[in-house]
Amino acid sequence: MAEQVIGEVSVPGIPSATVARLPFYLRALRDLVARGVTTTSSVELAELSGVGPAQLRKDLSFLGSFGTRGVGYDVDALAGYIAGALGLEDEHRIAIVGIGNLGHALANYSGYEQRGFHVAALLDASPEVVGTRAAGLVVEHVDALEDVVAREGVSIVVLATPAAHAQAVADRVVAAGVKEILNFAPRALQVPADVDVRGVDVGSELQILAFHSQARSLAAAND
Amino acid sequence: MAEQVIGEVSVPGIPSATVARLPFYLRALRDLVARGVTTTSSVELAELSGVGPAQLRKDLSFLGSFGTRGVGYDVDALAGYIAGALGLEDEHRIAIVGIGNLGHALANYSGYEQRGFHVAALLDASPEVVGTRAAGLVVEHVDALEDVVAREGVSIVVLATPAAHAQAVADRVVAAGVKEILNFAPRALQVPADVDVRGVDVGSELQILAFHSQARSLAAAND
DNA sequence: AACTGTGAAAGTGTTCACAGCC
DNA sequence: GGCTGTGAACACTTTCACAGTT
Repeated sequence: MAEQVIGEVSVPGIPSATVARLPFYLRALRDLVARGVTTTSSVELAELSGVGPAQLRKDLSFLGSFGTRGVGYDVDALAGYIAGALGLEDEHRIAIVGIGNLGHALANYSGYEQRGFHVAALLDASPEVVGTRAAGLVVEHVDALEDVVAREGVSIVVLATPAAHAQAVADRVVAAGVKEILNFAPRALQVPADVDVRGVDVGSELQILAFHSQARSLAAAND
Repeated sequence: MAEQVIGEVSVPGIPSATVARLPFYLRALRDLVARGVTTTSSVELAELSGVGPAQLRKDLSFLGSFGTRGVGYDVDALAGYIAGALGLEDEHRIAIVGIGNLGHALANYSGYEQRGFHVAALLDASPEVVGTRAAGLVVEHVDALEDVVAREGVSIVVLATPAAHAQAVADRVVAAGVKEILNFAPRALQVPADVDVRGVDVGSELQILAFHSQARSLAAAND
């Protein structure tokens, strides 16, 4: 395990499984803050986050040492450390491409600002949608993607286009210099190795649940 | 590795990492079908699915042996085997709870039927929403949840309620006998061990991307 | 010659259990 | 006494490399 800075951003050497759980911890901590709780333990925080206490402690140990033995963690301070580790200090500017049903819902999702994100632009290819307003923004034409990315300083693009257009849009997004993509289109995107893509696919999630549902029935039948 | 049936549902002994990728393979195979391709290789299918060829072959080996050495895989047949393994043979009936922006988008998501799912009911707590129509269904009151689950034979519930209500709704969903939940509310749900929950949280995904974005900047600064 | 299927190796991730500190 | 932080054990996943088959 490489470098470790205390309190400030640490960075390399944080396992990606740990990174994927930090948002859960942060969410739980912010709930505790909202409820006025000032101190917590690995058992309580783990329960709220849906993981085991050992896992939580191990995860935090990759970021540094934030608790007090025999006592627990300061809720506010720990939330700050995790937010720092996630890079939520600086604001991240987002563009959403594809303002259909889902894009609309994503645009109106509240809680971006609170989490350090700012929706800076909405883009669509359809003349019927371009020019309409959503979430306080005027939808621009996707042809202007490169300009919009530069003008707004977009660092993350959310793709909510139809599957058929997703790859073509992704290519342009990458060409425009964006390195972080959140893809809602049901397609595996082909991108250079230095670009991060995270995919969210409702259909896939349902299919995984269907598998477990079936496994359950079969197990029951074998009695 | 335990039991293995060929072509028919196999079941236990399939690693969950493999199960989570089967939907990608199925998606890619259906694209190939649509394009009229009848035979494929592990290299091609892996590329379309966004994984490595060795991983694909290993994954398929848990389900059985479906290819021909020196030749490749029959696209149609393989799609059928995977669909069978995922339990998409029988139709899964879904209820969506929380018909706000996101619930609306989820209700209108096309492609449920094609993937073996049927949206059987929409539920909401708000009097303003109950009684309205969406996706060809009349929104019912969430108080009738238990009745609706029984009446419609719901096996999967999609939760798109505000975070504050998610746990209470989940408790009732579980009490009604549903074992599979897809949770879009930004909350870790507390459920019995025999209930499967999969969570999708846009905020968390963005935070993970933000982390990578920051890691990139820091790496660049260290030169 | 081409491409699958799979043991074995390497790599990651999780859990345990306890030493260390308050 | 209570709770964190962590090496060491264990479990799971991925990748490699090649034997087996058409």
